[in-house]
Amino acid sequence: MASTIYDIAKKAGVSIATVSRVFSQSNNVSEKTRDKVLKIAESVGYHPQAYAQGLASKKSNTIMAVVPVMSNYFFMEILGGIQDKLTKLGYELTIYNVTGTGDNFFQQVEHVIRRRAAEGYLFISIHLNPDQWDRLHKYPVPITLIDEFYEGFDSVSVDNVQGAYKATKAFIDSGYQKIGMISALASSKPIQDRIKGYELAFEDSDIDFDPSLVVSGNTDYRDGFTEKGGYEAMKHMIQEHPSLDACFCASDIQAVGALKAMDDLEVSIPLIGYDDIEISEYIGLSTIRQPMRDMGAIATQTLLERMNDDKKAISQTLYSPQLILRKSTNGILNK
Amino acid sequence: MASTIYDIAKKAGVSIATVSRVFSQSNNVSEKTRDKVLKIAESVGYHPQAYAQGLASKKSNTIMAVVPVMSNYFFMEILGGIQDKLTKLGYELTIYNVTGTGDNFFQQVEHVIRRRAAEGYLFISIHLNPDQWDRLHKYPVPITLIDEFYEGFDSVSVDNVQGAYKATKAFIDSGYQKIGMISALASSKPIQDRIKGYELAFEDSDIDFDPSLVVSGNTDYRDGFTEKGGYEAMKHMIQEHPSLDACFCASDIQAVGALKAMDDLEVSIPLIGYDDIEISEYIGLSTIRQPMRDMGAIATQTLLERMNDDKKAISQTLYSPQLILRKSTNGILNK
DNA sequence: CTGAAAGCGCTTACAG
DNA sequence: CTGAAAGCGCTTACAG
Repeated sequence: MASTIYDIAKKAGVSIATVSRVFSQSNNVSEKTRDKVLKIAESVGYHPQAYAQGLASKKSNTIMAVVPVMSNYFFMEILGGIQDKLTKLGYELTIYNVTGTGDNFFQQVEHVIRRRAAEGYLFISIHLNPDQWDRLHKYPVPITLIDEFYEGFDSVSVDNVQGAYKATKAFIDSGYQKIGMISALASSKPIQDRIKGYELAFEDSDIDFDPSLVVSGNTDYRDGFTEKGGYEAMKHMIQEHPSLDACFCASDIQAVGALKAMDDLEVSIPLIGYDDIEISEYIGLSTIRQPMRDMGAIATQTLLERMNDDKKAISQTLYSPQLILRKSTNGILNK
Repeated sequence: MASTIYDIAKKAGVSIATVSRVFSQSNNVSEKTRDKVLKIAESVGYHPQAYAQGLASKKSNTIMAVVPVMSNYFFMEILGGIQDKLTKLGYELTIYNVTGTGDNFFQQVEHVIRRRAAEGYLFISIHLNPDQWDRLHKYPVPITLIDEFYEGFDSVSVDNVQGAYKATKAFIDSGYQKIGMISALASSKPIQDRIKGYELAFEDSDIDFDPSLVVSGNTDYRDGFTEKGGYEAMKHMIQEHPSLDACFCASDIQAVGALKAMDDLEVSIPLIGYDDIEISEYIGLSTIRQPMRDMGAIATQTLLERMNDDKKAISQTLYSPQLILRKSTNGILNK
């Protein structure tokens, strides 16, 4: 049923090499021959098969984004930035969702780059330990990290310590003392950094750090970066610390849950989220902005340059996140 | 640098067939041989190459989701459902983002299935005209449609006419008359159906239909299914129709924008959205629920069955959407 | 349980 | 501009 290059060649009375050339945009084909081949190909719905092309040419024209969980606003925005860039450059994007946990997680990551299904890889929020990174280093495959960095890899990330610091310090500078933090999975690297920044702000201000003010909800699903996780955490926090007077939240999506918890419990304290996802502007959520689309675009650019020159100097781009003030901190921080 | 099956075979002192069998989970290999091969493969980081396997076996173990735009909450949820199902079954998911517009859009769709990079395809919100569907029908490729249906294709969709009808009728039954609708790109099929349901509710209640009450914001980006689109539409609507007393919104994400517009203009009328994305519960948005994750899972199931039996009867699953009442219609519709 | 060999559908020097 | 031929790295009857 499905026709091959041989069928087209026979019908057109040319060699398979010629048919191949027509489809590979080679200009070493006469106008006349090209038209004939194209017409026949069109009539039978022929198009070169991806796998055969990939094997023979050793090029797939594909770059692969490797992400730990699907359906996450942060990834969605980054993927949007990647897609915009890639489309312009004629590359195809494949998205690989690593579903494993623990050791299996790394095995999946390693597996996917070994299979050589793409010419280059964008790792989004893939956090590994040094042994694992070193091991990945052995593979002669272009990889650019997003939201992570490690010696020897190109990367594009945001300073999480600084982001959390800015949010917390803003509260402190406005006179707040009892500032909670809604956290998520403790082993998550961005969380560790954000907790570090949060702590640092207290240290710099000579305020004692109270670990019981860092709380998270259930972390089983999406590492706790969910509305529900924020809701649970805020509820818990208010019950344990009725005198809480401000709160920093590890993600905007958790902040959405936290806002509802406050509403349900009829308390109202200033809140700062993290990410600046699109809805934040509309619900008036103050937040620490990460330039997600830009990060996707820059990382893509970096990867393509690496693919063209494997001895280019390693580039590590580190963004400074920005504090955006809106209604959720109104009348307090805004002036 | 990268080793092949030949290298492994030579080092292990076996034939390439044996190495291949070790990796294809065939059990026709002695324990001893398998261990030896695996050890050597591990030491050099060998893994069969996807393209060579795909070509030789004519199987890619991959299914492809074809989506029109990246970064859309509706797709994200559906993809989540697909991913959950697929992971259990050992298939890989590739996501293809159709970026073209107009004729080019269909060409991209056709192109992607011709390349045979996957064993089966899930088309999410891919809306074509009859000629185009018929043309796609010629290809001997398993395809399941999500959020669309067409004669001869397996599909999983939701009754958009009914959804819009339910929302509008609920308003009418509560005594509202001047009910606006926030729409999006007029040529979008779900929008056409939702407008139809909206109209139908008026007809059934013998109320005159006022087309000027159907408004949309800018539709350039994501067909207008954006916070901004909803914001603009609501602002416009309130200005043109100060006596508006309720509003149905074509998506929750637009409703988020609409809520802000109401807030900015200091008006407050009941609002019903569409989709029931995760945040809706937390911001108290009444909505028409589409079972997005379920749709993804069921469609995946359907596709896999089709892949195993190409003469199975066509299945067209049509969900009835459900009205969910929350704070945005409080005290009015809730009892 | 194992190997030799043909084949999957392309690309790409090489020669003309 | 075009063709013959080798090769890409696997899988899979077939035979033993």
